[in-house]
Amino acid sequence: MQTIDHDAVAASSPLAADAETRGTDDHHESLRLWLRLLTCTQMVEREIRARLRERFSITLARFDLLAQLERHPQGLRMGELSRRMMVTGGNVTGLTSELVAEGLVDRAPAPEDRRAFAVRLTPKGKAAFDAMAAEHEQWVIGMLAEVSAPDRATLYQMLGTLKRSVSRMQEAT
Amino acid sequence: MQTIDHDAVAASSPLAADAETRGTDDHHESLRLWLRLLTCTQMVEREIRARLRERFSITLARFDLLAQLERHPQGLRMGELSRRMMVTGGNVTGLTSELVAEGLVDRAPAPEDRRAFAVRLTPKGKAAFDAMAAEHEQWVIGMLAEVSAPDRATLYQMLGTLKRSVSRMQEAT
DNA sequence: AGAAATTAGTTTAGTTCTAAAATAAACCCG
DNA sequence: CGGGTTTATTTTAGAACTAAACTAATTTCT
Repeated sequence: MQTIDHDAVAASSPLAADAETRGTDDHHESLRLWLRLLTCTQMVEREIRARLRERFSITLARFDLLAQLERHPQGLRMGELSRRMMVTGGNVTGLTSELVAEGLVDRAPAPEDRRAFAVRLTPKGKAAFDAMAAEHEQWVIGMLAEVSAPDRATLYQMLGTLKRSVSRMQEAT
Repeated sequence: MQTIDHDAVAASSPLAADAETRGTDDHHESLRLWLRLLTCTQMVEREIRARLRERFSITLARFDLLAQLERHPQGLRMGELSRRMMVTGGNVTGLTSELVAEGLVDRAPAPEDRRAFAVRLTPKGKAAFDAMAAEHEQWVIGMLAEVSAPDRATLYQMLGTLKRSVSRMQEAT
């Protein structure tokens, strides 16, 4: 796949930095950081998508859905899946139907709410996911291998701050 | 928009950590880091996409294409755009055609290679982009505001390492 | 209780992107 | 030179996602 990044928008100021724009100059820093973040994510995501497809003929979205269910053996509702996966409800409907058809998940009416469903992994789905997840984790470990363990910890922590920062701005809208 | 993340795959080990898996135990760390990276990027990307649409009726891909051209006033070829934007050539063809139709970019035959084109911003495109870029940058600054400047610098540097790490693994395939 | 509002999920129509095949020009090399 | 290969772009078919409208069940309010 491609490896050239596109840290380009950062150069897009109407004017070059001069004495007057000094104060806001470090702001390009935010832009560059965002573009680098985007590039990193796209690179990893693309690689994982490609490998999931060629190795297991599964899409990232379906894998993600299985991962959510693996973490919640008691079952999740469609809406919960939608929120956690950050995709629309319509998308979850489609993904779930396919996975049900393949026998990997099970969609049972929720006992307490006749509008809702409890979606769970079937034993077959659990087994399939476990096999995929093990390989998937090795891919990720490999891709991040050159980042030292302490740096990974630092990154994790700082991205946590970033996540909260974005959340707060969204609330403020 | 949604704010719940999906750091879920991290819990997907076939077996819980025990004495034997101790050595690889810290690996979940990589998985968690990747999922957090993905969540952060998706949150920012979604927000920017939504704002570009409602504020300027433009997609992120088109904005990105303009950004690439703004950085290269001498013009870029379609293939260059494809590589830098990390999208397929077919996509670039479509995006460029639309932007040409809107008068924002200009696609002229390359003098030295009759197969190729030099794509550039028109003055109108440059003006439109400058206006959008200024606002766009403020959005990004706002979203990252709660990350301190030193932390942003650290993140930038570490993500650079991460990028190289992923690149090297891709080559090794 | 019963109308209005909310919530859960599905459907529909349309957008955006990709992968792979097709086209066409340029390069390479015996 | 001329056949085979590579490179640049476009076309085609289709996958994956979204937004918005819809159906149906639940909750709320008076």
